Amino acid sequence: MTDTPPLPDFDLYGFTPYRLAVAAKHTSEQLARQYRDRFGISIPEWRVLVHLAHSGNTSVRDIEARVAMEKYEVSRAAKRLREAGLIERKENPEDRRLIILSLTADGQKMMAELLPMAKAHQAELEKRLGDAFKQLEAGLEALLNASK
Amino acid sequence: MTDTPPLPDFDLYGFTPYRLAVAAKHTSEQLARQYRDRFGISIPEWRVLVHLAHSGNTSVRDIEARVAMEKYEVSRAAKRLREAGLIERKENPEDRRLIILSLTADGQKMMAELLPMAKAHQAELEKRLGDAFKQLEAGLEALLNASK
DNA sequence: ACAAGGTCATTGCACCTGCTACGAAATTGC
DNA sequence: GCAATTTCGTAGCAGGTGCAATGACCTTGT
Repeated sequence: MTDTPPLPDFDLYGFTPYRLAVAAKHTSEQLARQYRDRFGISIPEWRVLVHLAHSGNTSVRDIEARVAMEKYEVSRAAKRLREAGLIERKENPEDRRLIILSLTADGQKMMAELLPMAKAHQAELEKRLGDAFKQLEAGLEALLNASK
Repeated sequence: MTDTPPLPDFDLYGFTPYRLAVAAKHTSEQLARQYRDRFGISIPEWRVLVHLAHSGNTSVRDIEARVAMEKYEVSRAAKRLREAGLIERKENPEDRRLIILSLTADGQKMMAELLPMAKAHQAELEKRLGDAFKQLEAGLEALLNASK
């Protein structure tokens, strides 16, 4: 071994961004796999669908601002969803740059299955974590507010 | 509008996997951008480097098991790092399937700059969140242990 | 009225990822 | 001892992602 400068001690397992990434991956993985296998839906697509289910007609810009996605992500997710017949687009006559996205009847039907799955997943998470869930949410609340 | 089945109420902003994903993205983004711009290092590469800085010589398999990455991710990150001259590989004479990865002198030098950046980032996060940081960590601890 | 600048959505490009299959090496079971 | 199985790392492929540039449209200022 040649002589090397000593490195500062650093433990990846104690590094909050790493922990958050692992936690995020783990909590979404199981559910994401379910709706991928059953419906062929990815996470960006799922987010767009949820937003449409919740808020009705909206533009790409609107989704981008509210769902922590870049606009090109929204655009491409919307394209795939359109090709799958789950959403449709209309022009906005008042501003022809904007596009109005909305669920089709098929999309509505699918969401009627997907949303209960997500609710069950959330409930299971809360149950499994017990008191720690409240702490987690309090911490996340502070972190997410601090960004804004 | 045609008649559509009513959808269950579901708020994406209250969905824990979503909140974790946003929090993870946000906390790593700033730091990741720093070491990407300055050193051309991606997050998977960073994880491999940290593990090597901390644990010395290890195999792909070893990193995979400890750093929440798939083995092909490790393999490709290692390939890029090798091409950049930051790590090197030797054969393990006792098991020639295994590969021993270690930092080169250049890699050590780079980590001597990177690790303090990460520590500062962590410290800043803790300071900014105050008490909520402890709650966040308690929640994450429970969540990460629950998976295992 | 119209040029300059801003906003909205999409796309081309290069790169990255996820999956699966593969070859090389070790281990197991007979 | 040697086939069958398992483990380790890599690579091909299809598709996803991040960034910057583009085109269509609207707004503002003069």
